[in-house]
Amino acid sequence: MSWTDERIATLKKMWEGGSTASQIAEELGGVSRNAVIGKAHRLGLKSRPSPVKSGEKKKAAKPAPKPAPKKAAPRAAAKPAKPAAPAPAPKPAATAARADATPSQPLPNKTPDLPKIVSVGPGGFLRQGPGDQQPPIPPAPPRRLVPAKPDPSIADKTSLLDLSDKVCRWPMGHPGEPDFHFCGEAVNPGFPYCVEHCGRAYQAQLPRGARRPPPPLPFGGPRVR
DNA sequence: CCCTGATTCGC
DNA sequence: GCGAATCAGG
Repeated sequence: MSWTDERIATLKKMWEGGSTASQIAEELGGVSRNAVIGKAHRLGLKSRPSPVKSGEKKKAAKPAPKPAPKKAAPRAAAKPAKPAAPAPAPKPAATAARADATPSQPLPNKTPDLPKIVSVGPGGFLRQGPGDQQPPIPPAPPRRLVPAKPDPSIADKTSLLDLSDKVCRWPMGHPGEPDFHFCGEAVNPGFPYCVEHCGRAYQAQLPRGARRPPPPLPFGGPRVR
């Protein structure tokens, strides 16, 4: 299976949308989870909330414990030299695509300048000693007061950002198209799709059981809708 | 054990 | 460039 433009687009969208590599692989069909991850990295997409990447870990070469009763041609590579620099580098790791105004009060009270926000904790004192600077500006309160959809063109569409495990994630249209969206119906519990689309996706299968052959592929497939 | 993403490296 | 094998953390 080759990575067509569409499939790449889907990969990107879903990856950025928070879908797991496994889910993406399932939706794309014909590719493995590893393929998706590998491609994602090749595309420059990076680690999103990855469970297994809290910090940099030293990669110690593994001596020999390799049962490897797998296929053939086991990977044999010794890479001892890997002096990873400490590199503290605190990563914000926040894809700040959201511009949160977050007015402290609903009143149209507008203060043009941005004063230092002295946040006084419940304790009633601000913690700022001599050696206690605060280079980082206090980030805006992570409040979302206006979740409304500004764009009416997608008002009734379920975009990728609207995806959750509660709504049907069956793709409508094709990625890249302006009106590409997702079904958005309530899911059939345990499935990524609503009941109707479950019927399309699964002949008769369990949510997480054994699934080997690619079921009808929603994404790369023909334009069936 | 299951899952996750990251990385390596032969192809 | 691709992806299986492997690794490593939750």
